[in-house]
Amino acid sequence: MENRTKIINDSLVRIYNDILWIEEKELKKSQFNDLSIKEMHAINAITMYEHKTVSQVAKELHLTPGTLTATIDRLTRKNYVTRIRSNDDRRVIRLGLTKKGRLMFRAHDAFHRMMVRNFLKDLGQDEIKTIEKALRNLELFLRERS
Amino acid sequence: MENRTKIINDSLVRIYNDILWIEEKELKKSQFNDLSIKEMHAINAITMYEHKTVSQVAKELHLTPGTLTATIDRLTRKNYVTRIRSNDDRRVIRLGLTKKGRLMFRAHDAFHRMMVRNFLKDLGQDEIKTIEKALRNLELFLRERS
DNA sequence: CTAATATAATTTGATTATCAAAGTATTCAT
DNA sequence: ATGAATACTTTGATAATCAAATTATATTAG
Repeated sequence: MENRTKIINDSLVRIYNDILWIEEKELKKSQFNDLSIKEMHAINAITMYEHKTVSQVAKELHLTPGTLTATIDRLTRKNYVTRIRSNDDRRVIRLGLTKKGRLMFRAHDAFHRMMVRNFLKDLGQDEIKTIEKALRNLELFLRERS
Repeated sequence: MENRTKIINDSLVRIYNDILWIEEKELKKSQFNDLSIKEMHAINAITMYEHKTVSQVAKELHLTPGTLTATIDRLTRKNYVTRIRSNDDRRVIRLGLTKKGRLMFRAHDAFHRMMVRNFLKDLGQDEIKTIEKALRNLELFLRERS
């Protein structure tokens, strides 16, 4: 049983290392090769139309606001992201994607969907329920430690 | 079904973001708080007694040798890692952990084991087989794209 | 057996990524 | 109205990263 734990752990670590790297490679080959992988993930956290605030996105990505400001500066310069000063509260910046940003978002999203479909390949309904249960377990464990 | 894909994808993305951050927090609270999370993962890729070469470890972590050299410099300075010049081939550096490095390795490994045990909590034998199948699916998908 | 070629690691120079702490503008609470 | 709180940006420092050049050693072709 401990042995099985180790095998599953090693598999998870490999998956963890490989995903970022493969995403990076696909990115470099694409029309969006002026972006780093971190910039891409910022775009994906910003999302298409939610107009989240800087603090919200920083929190989701576990970055300090200062770090995110720097990333947004670059993404604005490269024309993926726009800053929208809120009218309710003029301290707040809401974030939006440009047309180019939305294109990027959809491309990355498509990759993720494909990855998940492959993850679940050849699994039946009950088996998918098992996966969902395990993911809930893990999220609960992680939340306990937050 | 597409909706389910999205829910699972979002869960995976949250897990992905949270794991690094929680590992980082635990690290900061521990006796090894002079390490960054990347340095910790380098230590874990070096492993206890395999004496891997710089190129080998760089490849596993998908880093250029130059990047790893810089990390090893810091880890050597902080007394976690040792460089061992190979006698077979004097171009090669083999990497080892100091006593402190091995202590760190074991601590991180323990965290991972706990995480996996929680991931598999309350799952039966068949359910664990399902998880293993899904992870194999994912590794295969990732390997196809390497 | 040497000369060209290849390989392993390091160095260099540039850019991005990151944080903590200080600063600026705005809002909230009393 | 003013003192505290909040949202974001700036600043200064360091880590993380790469591509390309360099150094030292090995391998191979002639």
